[in-house]
Amino acid sequence: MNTGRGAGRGTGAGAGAGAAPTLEDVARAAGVSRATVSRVVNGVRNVDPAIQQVVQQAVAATGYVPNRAARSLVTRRSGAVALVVSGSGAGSTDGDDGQGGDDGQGGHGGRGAFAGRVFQDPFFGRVVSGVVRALRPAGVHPVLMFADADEERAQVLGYLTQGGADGALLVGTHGRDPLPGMLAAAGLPAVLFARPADGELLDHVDLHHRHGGELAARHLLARGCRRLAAIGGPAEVPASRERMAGFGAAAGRAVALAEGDFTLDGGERAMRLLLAERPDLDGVFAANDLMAQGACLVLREHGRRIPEDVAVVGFDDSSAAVASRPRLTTVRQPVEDMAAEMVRLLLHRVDTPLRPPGDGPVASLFSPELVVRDSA
Amino acid sequence: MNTGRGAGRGTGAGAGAGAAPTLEDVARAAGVSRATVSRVVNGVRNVDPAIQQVVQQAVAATGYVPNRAARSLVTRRSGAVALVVSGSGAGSTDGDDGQGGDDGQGGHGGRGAFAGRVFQDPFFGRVVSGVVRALRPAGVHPVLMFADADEERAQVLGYLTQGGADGALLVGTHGRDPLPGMLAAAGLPAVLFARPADGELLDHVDLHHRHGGELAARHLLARGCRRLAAIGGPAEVPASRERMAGFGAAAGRAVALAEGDFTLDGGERAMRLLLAERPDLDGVFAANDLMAQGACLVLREHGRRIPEDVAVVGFDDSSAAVASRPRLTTVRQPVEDMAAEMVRLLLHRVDTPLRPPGDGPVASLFSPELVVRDSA
DNA sequence: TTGTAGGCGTTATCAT
DNA sequence: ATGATAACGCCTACAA
Repeated sequence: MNTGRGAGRGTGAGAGAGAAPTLEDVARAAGVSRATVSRVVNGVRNVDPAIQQVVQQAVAATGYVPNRAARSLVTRRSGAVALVVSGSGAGSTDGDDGQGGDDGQGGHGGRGAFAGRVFQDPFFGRVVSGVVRALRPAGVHPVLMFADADEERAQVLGYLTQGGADGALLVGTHGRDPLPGMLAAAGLPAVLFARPADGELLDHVDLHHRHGGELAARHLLARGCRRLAAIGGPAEVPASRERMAGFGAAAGRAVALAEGDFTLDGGERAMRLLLAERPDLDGVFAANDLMAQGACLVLREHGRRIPEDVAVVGFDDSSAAVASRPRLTTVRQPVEDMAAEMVRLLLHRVDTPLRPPGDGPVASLFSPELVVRDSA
Repeated sequence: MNTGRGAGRGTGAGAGAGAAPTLEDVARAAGVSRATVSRVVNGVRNVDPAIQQVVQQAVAATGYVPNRAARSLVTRRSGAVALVVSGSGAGSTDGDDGQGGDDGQGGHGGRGAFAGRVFQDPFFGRVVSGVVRALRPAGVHPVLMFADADEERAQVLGYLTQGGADGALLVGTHGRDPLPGMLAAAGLPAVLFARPADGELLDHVDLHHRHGGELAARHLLARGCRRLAAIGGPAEVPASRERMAGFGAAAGRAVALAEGDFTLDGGERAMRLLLAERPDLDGVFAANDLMAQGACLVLREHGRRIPEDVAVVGFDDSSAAVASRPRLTTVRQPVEDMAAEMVRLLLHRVDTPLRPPGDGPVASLFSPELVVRDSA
């Protein structure tokens, strides 16, 4: 009966020496066939409880753990998904913060600065956290990838094609990011944290940004502000444009505008401009918290009290909102929930490929919420 | 000759329909054997240049990409490493920040708060960035894992044992984290970002923390500070203790001490205590930037000018150092370089298992550097 | 309910 | 230099 191979290491004890036990070893130890062991290990029904016991003991005794590669080879599932942080240099959906291109930041070379920036973004931290948590119950793990250059995008595609991951979670894509389209074209499962570009059929989650802007405007109006200003993000980021549009519409009056770049420094610069243009302003809305924080610094520098003289509202409810003094009133984006939803959509799509004519992609829209703290 | 399977999809074009082409398909298209195709794909020598051409064309024509699982099965390499963020709840090597347990932070449930905190830690962002960059040229990808509970630690072990990753990069471990020991005991390749607990034989990288503390003290002394205070991290974090020890030794005088928890709020609390105890202090050292930032907020609140009345020095040179006003003078930790070194060590260890009696683990020690900005 | 047997796509060891 | 031919460890019809 012995195949001859592997002289039967009767070790047991589970610890780390020598070759790892295989299904075959367990089967021999339990006196059953590989198929039965496999069934037990994978929790398939139709297994005699008694045999089940025996097998489980054998598994424990041999210290058996299934080989992931072998399993993947036949199931065609890797049990991993790519968590892709995308966006070429500037302008992610929301994320591109990074505290300015200061001295001493991000290593000596400046290469890979993108990765450094995005990972210091409080917004992105929330995404990762939400993704990891949602993935855990499914036993799936995230593989981190950056994609801010053509070569890297190709790498992501290749990785998925090779079966390194079953699908991709895309975050930080700006309007013109080619990656979503590439994935869609290749028929690879992917979910976006943002609205896809027109014509791209992709599952995605998104926030009702416009409504968020409205919330900010109404709050400022309600507390008596009448001379409003707003600091937007990069023009090519749709999310930012919508926030500003909502703000402008709900303000119902002239709003002084300045464009920032989602960084603290950018917020400072924009605030200086606005202050020069309209020294009597009494309410400011920034398209993200980091810029709002920058605005606060400049306002204080100019002797304005917050919120007494000027009220400030941020966006995201990132860690910057509570690190800033005063703590920021801000429009909260339920990032963790959105991330969890991305995971749900992706895992579903992995099992149920999208077949273009007939069924379309699914979208999940979330609502922002005003969080009132001290700045407004 | 045809095995019968897969009626020969002569598609070409590379795009995404149907079953993925295999070595077999390429071999048939090129009129050679699988073995030859494999050799070409893997860049092995001993291949006739002419044949090489033909095969490469066939690869391009069929859109072939190697199947990762199949390859892993035989090579016993996954091409992935686990990037494990470890530490049970409080106190990572350096990282545990998180801006205080404020309202609205980290989702609704509070579960998974650890992941949320650590990922908003500017220190950790630099680690990830460095790791990803160093991994890229090797074609290896990082799988993100958190391990702040027994179950999760077991999961990490299991993942490696199953061959999901070839080794582990451990960051954020505090002195009593059991994970490093578990990995060492199981003979799994692992590298720590920190000094291992006594008796644990593990490759690691670390900073000369004590020297960092000395740099801070000398700088304060040099600029004329004489009434010094210091804010340490959690007592169980060795790195923090060493920083404080170095500071104390180089100060050569009494230093008022307070313990923080590496968070902004913790820094604020500690600073209040110190101010009450020693209102005339003129120099403060904090064991990380976030606490230094908190200290600055409180000092200003109490009317102290920085650095004129009180000089402040932080540690890490994280993004908090430049987000703070004034910008922090701080002790820089070359995190990206250290991360790259971790990768180097791990990749080496994967190819060259540690055999206890005879050769020992390798350690790589880095030097801190003072970065002078505006706070001191 | 359990066992048998074939195949997933690669790499690697042999001859040739 | 190239081509057969075993493994690698697992899942899954299919048969019993």
